[in-house]
Amino acid sequence: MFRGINPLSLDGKGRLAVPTKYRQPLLDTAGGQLVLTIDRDRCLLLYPLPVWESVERQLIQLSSTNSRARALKRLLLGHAEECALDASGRILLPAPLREFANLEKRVVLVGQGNKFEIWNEQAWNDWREALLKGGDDGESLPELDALAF
Amino acid sequence: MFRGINPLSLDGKGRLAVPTKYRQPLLDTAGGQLVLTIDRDRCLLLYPLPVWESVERQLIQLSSTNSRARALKRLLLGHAEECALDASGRILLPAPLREFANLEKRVVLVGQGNKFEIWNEQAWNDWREALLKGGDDGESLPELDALAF
DNA sequence: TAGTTAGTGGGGAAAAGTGGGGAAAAGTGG
DNA sequence: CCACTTTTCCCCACTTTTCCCCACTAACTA
Repeated sequence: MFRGINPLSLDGKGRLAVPTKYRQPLLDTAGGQLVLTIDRDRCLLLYPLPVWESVERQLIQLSSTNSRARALKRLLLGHAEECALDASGRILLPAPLREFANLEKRVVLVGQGNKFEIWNEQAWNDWREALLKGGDDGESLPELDALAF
Repeated sequence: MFRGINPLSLDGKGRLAVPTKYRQPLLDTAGGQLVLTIDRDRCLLLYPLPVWESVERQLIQLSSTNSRARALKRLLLGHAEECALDASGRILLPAPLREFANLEKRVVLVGQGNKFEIWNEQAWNDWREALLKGGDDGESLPELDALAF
């Protein structure tokens, strides 16, 4: 299960060095095969290939007449790129995806259970501050209000 | 069950020495494996690994399309770092988490039942004073009004 | 008062993150 | 189809962080 926040630098060639603690799990579960795609919040999502494949199956089954479903499919499926850990544990982020998420030098890799998110460091901090200041402003969700942790 | 308030110092490398009274319980229940994450009130939460894992299971099941649920997952899961008691009973607080909670030298470790909270000492005192002065200003909750203690 | 235990501080080896040279592969244009 | 440019990837070197270990001081106990 992937967790935690990792501040990292992209090198001049747009590569991201995956922190060592995640490498072995990624090799074990996916042979180092990964899939990158985009998220609505202008970050990238990084899945181990087998996990992505199950997400993909769900997406494909979504309605083709509902416009929100079509939009979601275009975003996720349409931007998905396969990539692999190289010999030194890095992945090359394709230029179009890098541009989409405004990734230049400082980025954060955020563990989210079965996947990672990759954010521009500044954008991540801004998002977090806005959330903490702004308080509750999303849709309601009953399970959320019942949560104790 | 963890209780009580413990004023402590971080050393120059950002390490926190867990008070001796908690060490054996932590070794017994979690093999010294702990998880640190952040809280909305700008403090850190420290869980024994097994306790955290049950929190995590709840989080993972939350919707990925609901924005409040995504936000909560990002905060809690996204900042969760596994760490272990070292040979001298200390844990290293990762720099990003230290920055988030403004932890430099003086901190307090507060027992909260199944977990701990770690506060900047000043922030803790201020928060408590503000609460005592300010009175009631949070959301309502039926169970709360029925509480006898 | 002496001995023991807890909290604090820091040196130094090992590991992880960062940066870039250069060969191989892929893409582009004539 | 070939030549040229760009991108990808392997490798090595440098810097920073992490972690193991030991030492010092303050407090409590006997």
